[in-house]
Amino acid sequence: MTEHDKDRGYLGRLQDYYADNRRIPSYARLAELMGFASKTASLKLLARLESQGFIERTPDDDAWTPSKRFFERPLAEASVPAGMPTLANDVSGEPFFVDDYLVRKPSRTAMIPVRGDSMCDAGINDGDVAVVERGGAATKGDFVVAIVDNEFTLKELGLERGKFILKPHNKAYPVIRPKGSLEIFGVMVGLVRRYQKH
Amino acid sequence: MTEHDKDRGYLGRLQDYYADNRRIPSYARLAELMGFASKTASLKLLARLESQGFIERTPDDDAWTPSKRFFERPLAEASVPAGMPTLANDVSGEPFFVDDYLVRKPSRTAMIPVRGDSMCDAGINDGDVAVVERGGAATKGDFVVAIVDNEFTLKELGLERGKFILKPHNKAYPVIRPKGSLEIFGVMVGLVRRYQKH
DNA sequence: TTGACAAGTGTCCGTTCGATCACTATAGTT
DNA sequence: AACTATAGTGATCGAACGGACACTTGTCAA
Repeated sequence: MTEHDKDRGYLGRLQDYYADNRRIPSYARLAELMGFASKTASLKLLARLESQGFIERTPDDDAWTPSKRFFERPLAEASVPAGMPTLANDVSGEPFFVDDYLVRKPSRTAMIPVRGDSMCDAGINDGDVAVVERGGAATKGDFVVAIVDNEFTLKELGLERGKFILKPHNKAYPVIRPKGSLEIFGVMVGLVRRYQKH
Repeated sequence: MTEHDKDRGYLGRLQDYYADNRRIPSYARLAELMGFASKTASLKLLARLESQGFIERTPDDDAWTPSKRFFERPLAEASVPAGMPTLANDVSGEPFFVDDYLVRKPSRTAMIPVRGDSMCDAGINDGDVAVVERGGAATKGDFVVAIVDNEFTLKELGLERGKFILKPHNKAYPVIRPKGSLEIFGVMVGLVRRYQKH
């Protein structure tokens, strides 16, 4: 509750260590880092940091892992010129790994370039890259990558009289009503676009 | 050297585990994950993955940590070969790193959430995340994040009678003609969108 | 058929880890 | 001054860990 000032210093050193090793150290090494003579001091420090929301346990309860607050930066964010509007102060300082943001099941995720403008009304342009997760259940309303005539097609999955259809998001294109079964490669879970070519 | 196919499967499961736990598991837990009956199998598997460049040791040599290749995603080839559109996750040509694809200068790159629909005709929707590079020179035609009335605004940078203007990509919005100087935060170099919420 | 190599098993050992306990030192309250 | 809460010490213990070794199994090329 007191949030001792000392803990701020400890947290700083822990953040530095994490930046290098991407890992919360063991109690012994943490004591070494902080200058503690006893591992118990490390134990209690981490318990304090947890109650303050800086770290948390792994889902498997095997180890410590940083939580959102761990990546907060002190308000002086990157020498902001006066009159600066509220930057994305909600996310400020947190390292933003795009990959992590988009990919939840790495082993089932594929990147598929988008060609054509059949989905441009949904904000999906030619040249974009779709993040597609395979194996999941696709439901009505999802954007899916289907296999039609041996080609990938990105469309919205719709339902019409109990049958699946593929709806483009561009009035110039027709709705696709597969005759037989519809083979769905995966569900679109994200999108990546690059503006200035390298 | 052989790069057994099995290792691909193992790697996939390890990647999934890492996505959840942000941690390479211990040998025992890894064996449990993979179905090994012996820790030594885990040991050798990680050694193989290291030699293939997927993981490496921590600077302190305390633990395993993923290296760059660990985050490469399969990229489907633009032209899908006839027959079955292969998983493409095998030897799908070039590896695809999401972060590398979007971020060229990490220290000068910020991720800014997009609000509103003033750019929806350019395929930029509410809730998207803009990848913005600061410090670069902005030229006519670029999408820029400008500061107007102490707020971030994402617009196309235009020129009109020698003065900069900000053009929305939505007919419902007016062109912005700054009276004084125009403060530009950065140039939009990419876009990230997520479809299914966590 | 044989031989070589690599994946995987089973077992062992010294070390480190996390957790717990009793104790000390320091600062703030009343 | 006495009380109290808390950062930090020091020692102990069982469990888990990493690392090593000999062994078995399967695959592929000579």
